[in-house]
Amino acid sequence: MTVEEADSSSKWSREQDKAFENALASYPEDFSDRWEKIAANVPGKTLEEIKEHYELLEDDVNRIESGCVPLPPYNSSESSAGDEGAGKKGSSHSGNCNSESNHGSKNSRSDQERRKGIAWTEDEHRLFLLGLDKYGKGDWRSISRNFVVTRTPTQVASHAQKYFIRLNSMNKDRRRSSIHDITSVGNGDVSAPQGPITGQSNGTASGGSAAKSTKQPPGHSVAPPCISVHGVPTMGQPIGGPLISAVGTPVNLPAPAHMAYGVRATLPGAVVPGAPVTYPMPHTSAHR
DNA sequence: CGCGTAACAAGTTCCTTGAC
DNA sequence: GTCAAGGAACTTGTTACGCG
Repeated sequence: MTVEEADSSSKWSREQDKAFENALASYPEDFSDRWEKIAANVPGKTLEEIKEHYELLEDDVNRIESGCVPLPPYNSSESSAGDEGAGKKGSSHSGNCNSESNHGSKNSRSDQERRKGIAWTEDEHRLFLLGLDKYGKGDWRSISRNFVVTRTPTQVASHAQKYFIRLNSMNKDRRRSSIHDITSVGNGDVSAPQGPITGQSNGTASGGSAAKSTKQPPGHSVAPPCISVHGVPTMGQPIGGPLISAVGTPVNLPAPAHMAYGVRATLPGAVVPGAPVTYPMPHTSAHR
């Protein structure tokens, strides 16, 4: 099946997509009545549509695993993080990461000051989500090996910890946007190439910027986010509809033509093209 | 040995206050 | 009314510890 099909049969709104992702994470594969539960959590979608959507997602994962979808040269030492990934804060880190190198060696913190964290890029986070869908919560090792190859299981676990905490506190009053807001790989908007999108650095990617657009130069205008980076437009899909799947997204991979998952679909109501998801709160207090 | 959780530290962002 | 500086708050990544 192709995305076109799914797409034509039913459009997935961003919210539905997100709900789908969340539900997916909430109900593991062995969960009885899993699909019913998920369907119940995704307004406007039938059980069949849900399953169909999942198949698309799974298909992507398989492609990734089978190597059909070349992963970014992350782990090859400095690749992402070191390269562009180090948007700013990560900058200093000697690129390569921790990935595994110095992990085992516990240099006393005094000895080598605490390593600065290397912000997760949106791509990494998406891969993480993919892995989460595939292996489920807990199998960080597999996720690390097969998806987020640039991160060690420990790092993945840590990231997951923050991620879930974030999810659980989703309704807090005012919070800043963060990479964890991306709950679906399909949210496409990878505005910032591979830079650390951790909400902090270049707010461009995350809602943050959106909220405080004032200080931030009209970021997107600069460079068509995805396009330049992923060559998205090519994704071979009629990016006409809302981004489709939760997972199959361009995760910065030269996705095969079939991967119709539009990276960033035309967001109807989207306020900020580059901002993935924003909680329902941003502007509130920020009167200024 | 691997996973989950908590604590710690660093960096970024937002808000408030003061001066011009 | 606008701009700048300072401080507080928040987010995130790493490390350490305990448990199965």
